[in-house]
Amino acid sequence: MRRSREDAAETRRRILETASRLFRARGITPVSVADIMGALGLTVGGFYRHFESKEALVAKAIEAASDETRSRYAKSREGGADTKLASALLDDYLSRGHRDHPELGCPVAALCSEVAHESLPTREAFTQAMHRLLEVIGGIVPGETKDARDRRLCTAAAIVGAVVLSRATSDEALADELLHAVRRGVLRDAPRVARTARTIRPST
Amino acid sequence: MRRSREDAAETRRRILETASRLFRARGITPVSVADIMGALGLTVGGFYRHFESKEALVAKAIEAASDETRSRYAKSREGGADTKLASALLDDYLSRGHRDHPELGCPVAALCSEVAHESLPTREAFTQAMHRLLEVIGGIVPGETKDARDRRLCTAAAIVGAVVLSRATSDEALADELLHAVRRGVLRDAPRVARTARTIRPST
DNA sequence: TGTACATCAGTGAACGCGCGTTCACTGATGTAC
DNA sequence: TGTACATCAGTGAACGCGCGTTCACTGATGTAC
Repeated sequence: MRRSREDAAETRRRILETASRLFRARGITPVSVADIMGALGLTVGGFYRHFESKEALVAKAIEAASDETRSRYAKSREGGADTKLASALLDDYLSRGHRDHPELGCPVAALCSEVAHESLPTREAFTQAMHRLLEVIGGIVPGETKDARDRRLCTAAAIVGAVVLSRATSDEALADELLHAVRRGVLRDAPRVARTARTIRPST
Repeated sequence: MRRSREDAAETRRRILETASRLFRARGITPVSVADIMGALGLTVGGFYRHFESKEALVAKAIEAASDETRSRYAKSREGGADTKLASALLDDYLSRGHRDHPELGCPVAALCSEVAHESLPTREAFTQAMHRLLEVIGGIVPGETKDARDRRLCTAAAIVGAVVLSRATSDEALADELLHAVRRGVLRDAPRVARTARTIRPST
């Protein structure tokens, strides 16, 4: 039976939220439309009142996850560069909590290797999520120089790599080591750029 | 009809090689047993003379890919740490060629986010591939100290992250930027550890 | 404000399809004598 | 070395199943008068 417009909008929102979490938790291909609708207590047919296809949903779900992640780190960009701030952001991103709960975490880390095989709209949504992650990292490594940009890209690659590999390995010790090593590595380099690069580092 | 033992061993080898390439190129779930056997001009039924299940194949295919990758970088470990060597290894790993041909490249970069949802044997094979990648990186950042180990882990996370994100994004400029930024970043830090760590760096 | 009707959110069964796996079968290979 | 027979690599059809998507249907919601 028909529901009110508010109900319908709420259903669409819940489909998106659930899909976004299931995709991050279990990957895109292994999650079916029936899985998503079933998790909401709804039947599959209704899905197509809200989205054109599963593929269309995937792009929107990545967008939703990216919004969520950006909001969580939003305050990180308020105060500008700061060692304490950098530490807090990295403590969160490189935490066991983030590693063990991909469904609530960064979609870039959750979906990176799968997304390469997805449709263009999906890869575009993923790219936007990457740009936002780089903005968040701007809270650790600010600046408009080419060197600062380079370091933001390195930091992004390193923290995403650390979380992804930490999730993939069956070696728990290695998983923890990766998170800690990259946390230390970024903290070692980042503030040097933000505040003391010209004084400590010699020529490079 | 029956084939000779040599033929059978060769068929098994070819299944493994083809699977290893198809998984790296398109991911694990999207590649079917029929895809693999079809690529060899064989029919599906025969597959089960060689492997117990698709799942069993996946673990072996990752192992095979890891062997292949280690061989390619084998010479990198012969000469010990060296800036020129580091540069050559990174030139290869962080090249457009590697990014655009995952089927011939590192299985760690190709399968990292998918593997988190696979069976334990698969994750164990993946973990072994990670250990081997760290050994290869030992050619850039050698040493038994905790600091050297940390830097190897950071380097692994960064180069895997760079390749994976470079493949995932639809933004070609960003894709190239990532490879170059991480290449420069690793080269900037690595030789310092390998040869000049104690003289340049102050306390850390 | 009340009524008649169009709209459409969600149902549930069905569609064609590809999946991983099984199995009876084939005939060349390998082995025992 | 030659023969009889067991083995088993590979075939091709079939299995049950879950997939994404479609569709006739339902009845509450929204709208026009």
